[in-house]
Formats: sequence, structure tokens, C-alpha cells
Amino acid sequence: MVYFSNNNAYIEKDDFFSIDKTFDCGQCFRFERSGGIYNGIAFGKRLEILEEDDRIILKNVSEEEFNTLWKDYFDLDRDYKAINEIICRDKVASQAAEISKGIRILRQDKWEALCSFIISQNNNIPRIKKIINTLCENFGEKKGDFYAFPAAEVLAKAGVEKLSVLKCGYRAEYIYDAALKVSTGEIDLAGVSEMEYNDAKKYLMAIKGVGPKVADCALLFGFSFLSAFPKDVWIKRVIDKYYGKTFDESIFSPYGGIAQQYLFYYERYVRGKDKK
DNA sequence: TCCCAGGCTCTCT
DNA sequence: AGAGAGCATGGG
Repeated sequence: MVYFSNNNAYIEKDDFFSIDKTFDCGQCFRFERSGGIYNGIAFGKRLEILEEDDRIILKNVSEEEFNTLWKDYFDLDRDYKAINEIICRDKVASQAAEISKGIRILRQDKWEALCSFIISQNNNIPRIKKIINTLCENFGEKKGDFYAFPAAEVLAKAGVEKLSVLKCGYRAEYIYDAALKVSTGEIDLAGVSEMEYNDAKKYLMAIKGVGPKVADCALLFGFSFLSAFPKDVWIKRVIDKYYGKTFDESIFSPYGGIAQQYLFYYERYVRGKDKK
């Protein structure tokens, strides 16, 4: 349940919303934890969010802003408990779901998700964050003390040379191609949501630098295609380790993407524990 | 110095 | 269709 008071929005806690896990599972790159509070930007708005024993607090968020923005952003209308029952169909998936319980698949801005995961390729999460931060500071609209994610039009107009400030190497040309195609309408992001999954994936892969994995991440995190199952190095490790060559993500249908996120988080979690 | 990081493009079979 | 080199940059 949600209630509003003191200009804050309060979400009564259950097991299926953890802000730590949601922001620590590598799906978005613009939230940072500082002293128990997450501070970040989405859809051109800044959000401060923190978790107490019995509730999650969205600071300085009106009922109107909550209902029109953050409710969808955190995918709060979805029943993750029911989904987890579908995902828990073998021992590995069940363990992953238990460890990952509380992750919610954010419904991010389409362009931001696409652009962010183009940057993510063959890259590590701290540097991805750094590049995106530089991208926003250099090209995003200034909103008080922070910057919005830059529009495709702005990046297309800036040109590929100016993107060199990002120090993102060969990805600059990919960002530029995406910005160009989106800003001219050659790629219509709004229309992607109406497509079938396979068509949507092929459509996005017409952008230079967008392969199967980046397309799946964009579709999962930006377009709510919950069956998209991005196969990155971590997931390939999980599959090799626990499932083998016969693995088929359709066993989690239609929530492969959520299962993928659980397995991704689980593998990183397990590896983190092994390191200690 | 080499290896790795939420991979993709290009080339060669 | 499938395998492999090359690719910018930075951290360990």
C-alpha cells in the first residue's frame, strides 16, 4: 500500500521490493547510493529514495508525481510473487529467485535504455556509469543541480567528433548512429512497443552497435518486453555452470527477462561471496 | 604485461 | 551459419 504525507510518498514494504537489489543489479546506471539513500535521475526528474524497516520512502514526491511517474518506473502494479512461482521451476532458478527477491525490472525511458546499453558493451559497470554521467553533463538539459539524459536530437546534432569527450572509444560512432536514426525517425522507438518481440529485436539491430544482447537489454529495461533474455558473459557463465547446452530460456516464459535478471544477480552475488 | 568488462562488426571459411 | 580477430578505454 502507498500513502502520502509530509510531501513524501511511502510504500509499505513487502518482500518484493528491495531498492538495494533493484539498483544493484546493473539495469540502470544513474542511481547512486550514499549513506543508505539512493539518489538518481529518471525521466528528467531527480529522486531520493530510501528504505526503512517497514517502508520505502520517496522523498519530495507528490501523489500526482508518484502516480504518473514512479509507480510505473518501479513496475509496482506487477505481481512479482506470482511471477516468481513461475520462475522457480528448478533448483538453480529457485535459489536465484530467493536471493534476488525484491528486484523489480525498472521501466526506463526507451531512448535512455537503448543508448545506455550501447555504451555497456564490452565494458564494466563503474565505467558505464562514468561515461553516461559525462554524456549527461555535456549534452543533457540542465535541471537545477542535475542534468537530464540528452535527447537523441541533441546527440545527432552534436556529431560524432564531440562525443569523444566521453572517452568511450569505438562506441561513440554507435551512439551517433543510434541518435541519428532515432532523431530522424528512421527508427521509431514509440512504435517498437507495438511490435512482436522478434520483430522489435531485429528492428533495433538495424542500428550500428546494437546486437542481440544490447537489443534484448533495451527491450527488457526500456520497452517492458519481459520475455527478452539478454545473454551476456555472466549469463553464459550461469548457463554453462548449471544448465548446459540444452538450456532454453523459454522454460521461464513469458518472464524470461525477469529470470535472467535473477540469474545475473545471483551469479554476481555468489561470486562476490566467493571472493571474500 | 596481460586479462577482463552486461559485445559488435567485419572478414574469412 | 559459424569462428575469430580487432576494437577504445580503464582497472586489477
